[in-house]
Amino acid sequence: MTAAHGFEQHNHATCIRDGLQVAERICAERGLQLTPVRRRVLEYLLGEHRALGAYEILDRLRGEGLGKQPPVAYRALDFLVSHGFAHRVEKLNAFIACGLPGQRHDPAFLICSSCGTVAEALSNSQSDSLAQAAKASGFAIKRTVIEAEGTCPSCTDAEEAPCD
Amino acid sequence: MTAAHGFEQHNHATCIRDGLQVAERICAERGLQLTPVRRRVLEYLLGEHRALGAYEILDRLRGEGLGKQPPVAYRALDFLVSHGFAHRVEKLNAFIACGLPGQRHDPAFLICSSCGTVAEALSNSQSDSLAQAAKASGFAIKRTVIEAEGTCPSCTDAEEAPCD
DNA sequence: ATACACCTGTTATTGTATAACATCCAGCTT
DNA sequence: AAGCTGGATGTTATACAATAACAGGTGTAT
Repeated sequence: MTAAHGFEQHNHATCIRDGLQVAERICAERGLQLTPVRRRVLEYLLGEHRALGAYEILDRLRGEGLGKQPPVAYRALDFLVSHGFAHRVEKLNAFIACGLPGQRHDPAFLICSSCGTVAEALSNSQSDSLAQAAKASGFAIKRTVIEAEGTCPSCTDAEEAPCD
Repeated sequence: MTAAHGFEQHNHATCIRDGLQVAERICAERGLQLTPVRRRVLEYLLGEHRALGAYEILDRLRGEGLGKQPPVAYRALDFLVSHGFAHRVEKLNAFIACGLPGQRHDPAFLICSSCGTVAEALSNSQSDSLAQAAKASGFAIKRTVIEAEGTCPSCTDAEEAPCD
């Protein structure tokens, strides 16, 4: 994976197709059920390089007759997150497809507050100051939340453009 | 500041007294008003090395007749956070007193999921992998969220105790 | 006296999340 | 075949988090 997939130009159709394919393979391997609701929610997430709120997802499910009540969306999201197909972005109380599905890893996110794009990067938890502090105080880390809010390259360029 | 204040044994009374004193001095210097509500909320936060939710704070304010409605608590918290006397812990949707009041810094938190204690450490945003990824992709960071969930030294000891 | 900035009070609403219980179905057991 | 079981889904109700919008109050400066 590149440093922070999401900002570069890319053929977006492959994001969805490949992501779905990988998820199907992994579910088959592990005996997990990628049911219609779960599959559809994963497609929503793969379709955007931004985080979707649970209620935005619920609205889409409603539109397709796949569910009406909040627990439907939250259950699908729980499944996707707990099996490594999606992440929760704490800063946004929202969810995004994982860029490294099925592999246990600590994600880091770069969140553009201008256009809403969220890019996933890999955190190197062991070398970071957080891990240093934990080690120094005898704290055993289970999970890390590493997120940055700021401005992505495109929006920076747009701001700096001489004529607007 | 130590690596992660909050886990060690300490005379807790001084946390509150010193924190309040520093806040008063800073407010005086900067012409900020540490009103009764704001002061009291800061005392609540200083009184615990864990994060308090806005509604838990509101309940306490209600108990003292200092406010009845959510905006009262949120305004006080906004004041404390925006002037560097408290932080928001994104993972918990809750608030904690700042360990380095009045100084602009990027906090990092170690959250014990067993006892709820939250320790503040300093993140070294520049050297961390997040900053590396941002630099590599041309992303300009405005604010970072660095939090770890895990088990604090005391709870680790308790789990490992041979007789329970 | 009045204008302004700032703090507080209140109503109403929106957004996020989960507890608890009912139902359904596929696959296995007896 | 009947029954059990685990996992998935359906539904109601509620709790927790946050803010918009407007009203009122208090101090200071001009």
